[in-house]
Amino acid sequence: MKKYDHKAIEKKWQDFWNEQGVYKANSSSSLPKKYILDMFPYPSGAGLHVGHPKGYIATDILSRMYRMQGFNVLHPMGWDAFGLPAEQFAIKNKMHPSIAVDQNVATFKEQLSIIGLDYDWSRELKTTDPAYYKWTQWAFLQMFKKGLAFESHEPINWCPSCKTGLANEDLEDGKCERCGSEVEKKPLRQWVIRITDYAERMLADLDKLDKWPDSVKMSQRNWIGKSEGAEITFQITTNSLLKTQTQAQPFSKDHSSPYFISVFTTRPDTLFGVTYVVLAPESKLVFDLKDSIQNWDEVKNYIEETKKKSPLDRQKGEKTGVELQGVFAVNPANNEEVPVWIADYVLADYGTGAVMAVPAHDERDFEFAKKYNLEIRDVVIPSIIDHKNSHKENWPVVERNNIHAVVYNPKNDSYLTLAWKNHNWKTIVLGGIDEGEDLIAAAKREVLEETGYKNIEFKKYLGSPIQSLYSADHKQQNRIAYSHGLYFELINDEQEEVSSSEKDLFDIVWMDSKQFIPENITNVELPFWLDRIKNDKKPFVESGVLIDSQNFKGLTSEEAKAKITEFVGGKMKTTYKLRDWVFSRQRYWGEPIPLVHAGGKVYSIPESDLPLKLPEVENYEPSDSGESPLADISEWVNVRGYINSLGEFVVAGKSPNGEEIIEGRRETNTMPQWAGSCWYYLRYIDPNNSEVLVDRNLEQYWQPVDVYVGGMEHATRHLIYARFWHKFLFDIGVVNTEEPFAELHAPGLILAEDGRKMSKRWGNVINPDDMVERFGADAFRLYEAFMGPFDDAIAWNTDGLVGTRRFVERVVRISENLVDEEKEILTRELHKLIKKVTLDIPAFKFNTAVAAMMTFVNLVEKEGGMTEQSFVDFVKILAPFAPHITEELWNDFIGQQSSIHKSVWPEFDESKMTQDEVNIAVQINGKIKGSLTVSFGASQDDVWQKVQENGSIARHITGEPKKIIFVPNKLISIVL
RNA sequence: GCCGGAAUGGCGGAAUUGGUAGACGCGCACGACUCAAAAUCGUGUUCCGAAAGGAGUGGAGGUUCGAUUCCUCUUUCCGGCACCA
Repeated sequence: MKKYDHKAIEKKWQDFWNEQGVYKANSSSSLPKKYILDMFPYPSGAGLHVGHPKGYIATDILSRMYRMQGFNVLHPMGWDAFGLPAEQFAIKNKMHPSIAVDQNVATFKEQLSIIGLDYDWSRELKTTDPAYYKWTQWAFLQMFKKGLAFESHEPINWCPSCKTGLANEDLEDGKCERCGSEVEKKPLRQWVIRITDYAERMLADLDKLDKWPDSVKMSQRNWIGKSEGAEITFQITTNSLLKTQTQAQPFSKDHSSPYFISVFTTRPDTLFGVTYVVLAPESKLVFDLKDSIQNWDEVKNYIEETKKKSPLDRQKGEKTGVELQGVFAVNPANNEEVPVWIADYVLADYGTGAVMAVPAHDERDFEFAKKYNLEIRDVVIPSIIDHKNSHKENWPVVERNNIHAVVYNPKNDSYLTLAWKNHNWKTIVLGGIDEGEDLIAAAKREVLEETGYKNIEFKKYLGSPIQSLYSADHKQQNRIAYSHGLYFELINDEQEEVSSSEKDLFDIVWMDSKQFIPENITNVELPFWLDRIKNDKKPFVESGVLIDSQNFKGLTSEEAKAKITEFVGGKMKTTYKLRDWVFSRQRYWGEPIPLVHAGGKVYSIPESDLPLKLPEVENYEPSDSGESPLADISEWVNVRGYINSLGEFVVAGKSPNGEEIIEGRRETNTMPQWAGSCWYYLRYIDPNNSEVLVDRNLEQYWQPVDVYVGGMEHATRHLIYARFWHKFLFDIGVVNTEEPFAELHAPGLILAEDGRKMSKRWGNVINPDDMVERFGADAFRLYEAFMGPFDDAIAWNTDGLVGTRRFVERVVRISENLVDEEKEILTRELHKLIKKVTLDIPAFKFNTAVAAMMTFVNLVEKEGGMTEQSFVDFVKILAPFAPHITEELWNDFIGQQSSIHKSVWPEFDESKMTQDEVNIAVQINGKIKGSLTVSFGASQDDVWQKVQENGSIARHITGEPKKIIFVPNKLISIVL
């Protein structure tokens, strides 16, 4: 090869690959398959920046290696082209969105092709193609028929700028993810998919996805947000004593009046600590109770104010609320009447839209109770097992009520402790409570009896008691103690004589405050006392044991949950944060929803009428009315037809069997952008099938996707929707698999050279075309693979491309200086290299694979060149990374006729990796003092002999070794 | 606040059953080539020190003959979720 002219080489081979169809997947092959998939892009007008190809290059490398290893590889690409940006682009440039999409697709495709990616373009698809969205509509109809898609009028998130409703998943910090406007809640007729029916399966099946990153699985778990608890009903009493039944439901759901409140709680064990009940301000129950609410004006006012706030405002700032005066809820556990409030911290659309408030054991209730001076009642206390003095078998269990007196001497900053003589104990003053004695009296008495101090001043109670389980060795008892902490300060040193029996037991020690820490004190309660001396009361939100809960006293939280729920006639219930999928958008550029409204009912259109094509319109502008632009096209919207025997609305002028011809109106909402991407990976398998969504046998062969690569930003949305859609298709027998994507990788972001995100706004965007132009596609690809770990965010550095460009040139230089015989070390290193590259690629460790190849090339130059035979193997393993230059070397220089990318991947031979001599480290007292070259597999004695013979190392050895640690072929460590 | 992840030279990073920290690349310095520059090639490059030697993987402890790797505590940064009862 004369000169490395990357432009000529790249164009030549890209054309060759296209003509030869090198990358076409075979639909009828008996070979094992690999399905390698990129998340298909949204072809925006801006084109690609250098961050985008990172994932594409990774799948390209992977699929090229698998192809050479003899797999039938499917590596397709397509376009996710419905959605707002294309529509906005079209509005701005006064062109049809489909034309804008085609232009952008052409740009993207050109950008991808110059990088030399190995897509099978014969399977290219586009979500906006009617032949494609026919099947998106088809799947929706199946959901509709199964009752999974339903019409709703609930208020939803509405973006006033994009003028469309949004799903929960489309929000970012309560704002529209696309334009950043604050969303409003707006009641709107819409289509919703009952995705929550699949919540449990989507959650459970995450456990099977062992090749997904934990972070993505975590996000999904978080998003699904399963919580198990109980639904408990509180009867309402009012001053008019009207008592009947209903449930507090999210406000727009109809229910007949009066009057119960049903709450959802994960902590039924705290039921005895309920001091008030809170309804969401939207609760319809409030209006039902209007006549009983004495401060109705105030309440109504609050509800109005809340409505005006954006969802984001409601989250920010202090909690607010209003009491419904004259209305009470009856705690079913103890029949106590507690006040009822409405407050904006209670969400209408989660659980039952009402909560029982237990301020002692819930942060939010606590904050609210503090603000409005509501009662805080402790019913769960910490329970500690003293592991150093744990319960002994067969000893009797004795329950005790104790006081713990923490006595502080402010004069010398110390605490009063007892050092026990016959036990290894250091304790604070503690003891029992006598009949009729209050806690302070008991504590003062114990301090006096045990230490003689007469003048101590009570400062404060240290909160609720603490349960501890320990063994009292001196009494041979297992104790369950309830200890009440009290805090005192010493007024003066005046002391009484302590009785001799007490004196024999312990010494009195004033312990410096720095020493007064849990490690030095036997009482396991001490961390709590110290915390409560210093800090204000906080809610105890963990599990513990129950107090002040009638018969349930002493049970653990876990035991009490089911028992209390049962006792009050509640039922255990599971709730999810995941909401049903708001599936309609009030915009033009989306898949039409293939339904017809007629006579107050909704009908599917026949499947044979699919695709229902998007009509041409004059104006794509959205309206404020919550109607899509489609509503204005009366010739499309208004239809006449009849209901066939399947209950479908057939658009027709006459009916075949005398069915009545009726007027209908098409659904004018369109589907969200996410619809088309829910199943595109199935269509690549069988892209031109007009009979079914995907041929079942082909699906069986190709599914699941073996490796799926795409951005973390889709961790919850796309990957939730697609998993749901796939499971639905499984349920109706379209696919054989329950999960679509076996392995998932998310490329780390490539930041701009200034460390910020690449953005037009910052003017720091780097274009891949320029890089390919300057350095060549191969150097560009190598750099993206080499720059760092695949998942990490890394700043771009154009200078770095110089390194990979030099590397490619060195490879060319080596090809010009092949030798007849190479040094043994090169053969050995080549086999190690083949092994490393073969293992690194599927592990997505492209950076270390490239580094190893660079190291090898350095070595070849140093060792005077390699043989043609070795060079061929080297070029093959480089081929997935640098497909153009390797093809050139393979064909022009080596003289092959076919593509290197169809050649056979080299095998590595372990037996060729063995070496005669190894370098082993010598440590003396744990410090490296030098290294020795010894024969491979040398024994400890041999090595020790050599160490002693080596002057510069031996001089560190003074005296006889106590111990020698020997790791064969690695190191010898001498301990003196 | 909760849940994840990370922290190593001037920079990106490498190092897995705990065994010679800094591979590879960038940058930098010096040298070769050149009238000169660029490009290219070669040599060197963790820090302190002339050297011997010593220190060193965010910080503090611990386990070990030996710790970037394991344990405890802690700081900072990034990501996700966030009034979800």
